[in-house]
Amino acid sequence: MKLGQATIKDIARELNVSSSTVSRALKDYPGISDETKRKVKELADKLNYRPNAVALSLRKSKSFTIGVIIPEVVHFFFSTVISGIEEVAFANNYNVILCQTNERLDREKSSIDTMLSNQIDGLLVSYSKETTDFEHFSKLMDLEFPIVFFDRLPEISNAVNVTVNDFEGAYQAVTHLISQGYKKIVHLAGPKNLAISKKRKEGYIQALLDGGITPDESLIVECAAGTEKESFDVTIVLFDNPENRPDAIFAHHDIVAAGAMMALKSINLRIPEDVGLVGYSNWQFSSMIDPPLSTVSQPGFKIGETAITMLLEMIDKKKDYQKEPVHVVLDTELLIRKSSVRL
Amino acid sequence: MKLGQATIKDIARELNVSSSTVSRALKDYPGISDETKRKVKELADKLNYRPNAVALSLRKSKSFTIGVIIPEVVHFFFSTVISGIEEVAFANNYNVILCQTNERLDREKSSIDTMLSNQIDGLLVSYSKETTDFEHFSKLMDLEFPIVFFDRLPEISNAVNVTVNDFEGAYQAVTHLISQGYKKIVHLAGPKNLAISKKRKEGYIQALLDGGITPDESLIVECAAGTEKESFDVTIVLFDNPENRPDAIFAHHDIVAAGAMMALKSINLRIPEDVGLVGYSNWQFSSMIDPPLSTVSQPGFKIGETAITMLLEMIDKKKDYQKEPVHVVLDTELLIRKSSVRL
DNA sequence: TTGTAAGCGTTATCAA
DNA sequence: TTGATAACGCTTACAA
Repeated sequence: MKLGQATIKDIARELNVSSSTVSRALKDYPGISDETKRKVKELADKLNYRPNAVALSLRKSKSFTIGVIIPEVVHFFFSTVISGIEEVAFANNYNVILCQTNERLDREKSSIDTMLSNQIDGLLVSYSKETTDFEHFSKLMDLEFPIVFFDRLPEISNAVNVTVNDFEGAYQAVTHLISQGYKKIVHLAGPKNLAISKKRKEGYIQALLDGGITPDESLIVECAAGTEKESFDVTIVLFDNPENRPDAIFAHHDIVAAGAMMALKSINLRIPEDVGLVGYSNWQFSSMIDPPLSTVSQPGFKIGETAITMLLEMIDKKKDYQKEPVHVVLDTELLIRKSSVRL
Repeated sequence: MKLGQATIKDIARELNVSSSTVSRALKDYPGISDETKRKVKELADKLNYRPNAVALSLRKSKSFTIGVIIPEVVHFFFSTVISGIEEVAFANNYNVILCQTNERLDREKSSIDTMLSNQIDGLLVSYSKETTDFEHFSKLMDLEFPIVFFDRLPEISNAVNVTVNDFEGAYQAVTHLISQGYKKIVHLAGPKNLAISKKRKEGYIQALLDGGITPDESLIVECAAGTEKESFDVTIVLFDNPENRPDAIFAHHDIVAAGAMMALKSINLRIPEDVGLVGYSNWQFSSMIDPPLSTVSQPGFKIGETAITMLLEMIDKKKDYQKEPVHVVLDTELLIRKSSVRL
């Protein structure tokens, strides 16, 4: 920094009073003469005095800063969550330090380390795909450091979580496909170690069972990378043999669905006539592609808002969620568009 | 914070040495016996010592934190830029504080204020649509506070800027439309006060002139909000009269183009046969819609990387760009897809 | 090779 | 009503 920011001392010197007097005057402490208050405030204004948050942070052991750990910013869903976080943070005078892990565990760990040394007051986490051991989080939680997990559920018993109802979202999506007469429904699943993937898969299976269809393991294919290309290739293989082809796909997110859509088009299968398709997450493009993609929408903004609101309560000690652990589950919404409607 | 983090003092006390010795040992200063170093480091490890960045920041007047001001996180382009920023910041051990303005000037100002009181070392800015007066920035620059502007060019003479070549991007897009035989080309323009909007409009006009077409003001319509709905409505009006209809659209970004596409479809105009369409920014959905949208791709990640790299150089005093102001202009790339090819 | 002390900007405590 | 002092955690002259 340069800026030669004016400090309390500068004001004190100029006014021939002590820094404590200035400090008090600035915050309208009782026991300071109106005259002094006026002079101090005037000069502060004139010098464009701005309290040094770093000094305050050191003094008070509180930084008004929270850290956010996120896999990738360039994900429509996550950017929505960040947006929700940012709004509430701003409204409560908190700063947000952002770190993206690019789905890497080492980066997750080192980001947490720098954030901690920057004395963040709490942490909002959606952990990386590589994370299977949660000790770096649970260690902190044992020391009562406030953490709220969102979207991705950690395997930590007393964790505070905000997620969407992935089971229900998947269940509704697949039930909808069944109601449209699709019978052989593929699930392009997410990485095994993510709880969200498991939940969606369970929802898929339960919907099949409830719809009188026997689940078939060979119709569940993991698309771990989550790229268009990956699901394109997977889809081509699945639909290669014209005999006994699947007639629908439930993809674990919209990018995966988009890859599948391209693959289907490339082998001249019509959507939704020949194959029904439902994605997940309601990416921005989903309503714009052709045919518009049915999808399960997640309330990203609200997830962000909810997570940080709970975190701030923990920081302010209003609630001790870790003692009575809470798992907030927000509802998804099935958006039925053309890609899955053939009746 | 809680965490009861171990401090240098704790280590010193336990080892019966002074804190300065511990401090020196930790950083391998010369003149500390190997024996002491070993003991100190061992204990530091054991206590899981983590330097307090806040104390350091206060002591050194340097926070290793940079602020990022951005209109909206939920913009594919901006999230790409953030990603680039984040990468370089992480590699250089800098933290990133993020503030989104939601295109509001008051929020821009107050965000800068809190960031400054948090002693950020520099600022990366893409200012809001409401910003027409740049004094809150130039004041800081006069005090030699490092700022790099990206994407949106401020009206400040000695500003350091990183943008893309919007004139050229627009010029190429429109020239391409002309080469495809389109003659009556609409421009759905951006907000007037943004330099990027002006540049794109100028590129559009120059391309027309160079293509032997006389620009027609009535074919330039401002879509300030940039929403699908807005451009949908505008497009309907423009193409309402079957006689002497326009035959192409150059939109100032892809969302606007997508709205126009829907409008054209809704009145049964075929793309690209009847109407050619080119957007701007290469949003993630652009290649997935039908027909795939031709667009001008901006190197968002690279913009972020470049901007922060320059900022770090300014902070480290390696370069004083403000003395020899620099405007880095990165090249766009015209992505020709189906929506604009009819030959 | 190590220790002492001052200082970064602020506030809380105690004293005047 | 105000001031002096110590402290938050760390670094760095200067002294020993």
